[in-house]
Amino acid sequence: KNCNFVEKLRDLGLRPTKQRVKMCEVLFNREKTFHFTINDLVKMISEEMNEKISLATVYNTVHAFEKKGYLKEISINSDKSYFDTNIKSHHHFYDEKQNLLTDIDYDSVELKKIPSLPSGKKLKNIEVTIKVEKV
Amino acid sequence: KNCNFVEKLRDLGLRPTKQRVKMCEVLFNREKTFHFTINDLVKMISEEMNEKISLATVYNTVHAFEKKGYLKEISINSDKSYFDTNIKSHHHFYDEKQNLLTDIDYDSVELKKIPSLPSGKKLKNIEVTIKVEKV
DNA sequence: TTCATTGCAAAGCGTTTGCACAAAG
DNA sequence: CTTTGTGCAAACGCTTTGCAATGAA
Repeated sequence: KNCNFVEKLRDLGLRPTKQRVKMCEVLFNREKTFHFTINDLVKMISEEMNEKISLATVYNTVHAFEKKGYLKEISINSDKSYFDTNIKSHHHFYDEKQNLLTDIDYDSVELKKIPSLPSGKKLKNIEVTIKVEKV
Repeated sequence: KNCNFVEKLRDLGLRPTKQRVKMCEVLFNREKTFHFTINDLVKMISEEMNEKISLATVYNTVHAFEKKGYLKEISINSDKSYFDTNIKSHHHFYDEKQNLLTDIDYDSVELKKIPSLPSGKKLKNIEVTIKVEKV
């Protein structure tokens, strides 16, 4: 199972270091999509996996993964950056007070009408955020 | 015309100081909605209006205006906070590369289908971001 | 006089960077 | 041996805070 990650990393042109493999295990050995901050990741690796990893390395590698399309940054307003293992286009439920984000499948939302684009622009992607709060 | 702002500020329970009135003039004496950062505002007041104002005061007052519902923070990912004089619910075109945000009227977007909400939550608001890029 | 507000400088906090050392190929 | 990656500490940029001086009521 580590072997997969070693090859995966190589395919991306990244040397499969111990730290990167650990990061892959934490991030990609799961069924459900996963939302996290850099700090979450450092804690999970250093505390739960009892492995030493530096902040700088996690920043470097998360950005490398992002650039290669293995992770994507979540577009919400926050003092920190959040990343998502779900790299497909999708939407979100968002509870601002609880700072809780849940994925919505892309096809669960359909738009009936959108305005015409500004001239000289083409559509890239549509993101719907359904803001919710506790009843 | 300043007089309006003086009263408006008083209504909000805020003392109409010179700095706050200046801020109101810059922000609310305009037809179109206005997107800005704290720094934009400091620059506009100190350079264009040639009036001295401190960063701390602008932070304080923008947050006071926000709390009172006179401004709202824009929900985009950025290293800085953006604020909006358009306090109505509305949507956005967003060009990430150019960091350019344009308002879309709330009624210009219609949704045909949305998923059922997570249990224990009620709908607060839906925000659609149409990401665009240069052709 | 009393209390809110201003403005400076310092502190905070997430993120980035420079660089010496270590590891991979 | 060459190249890439790691990790520390310092630097950075935006934001917040503490506090003495100022201004409003």
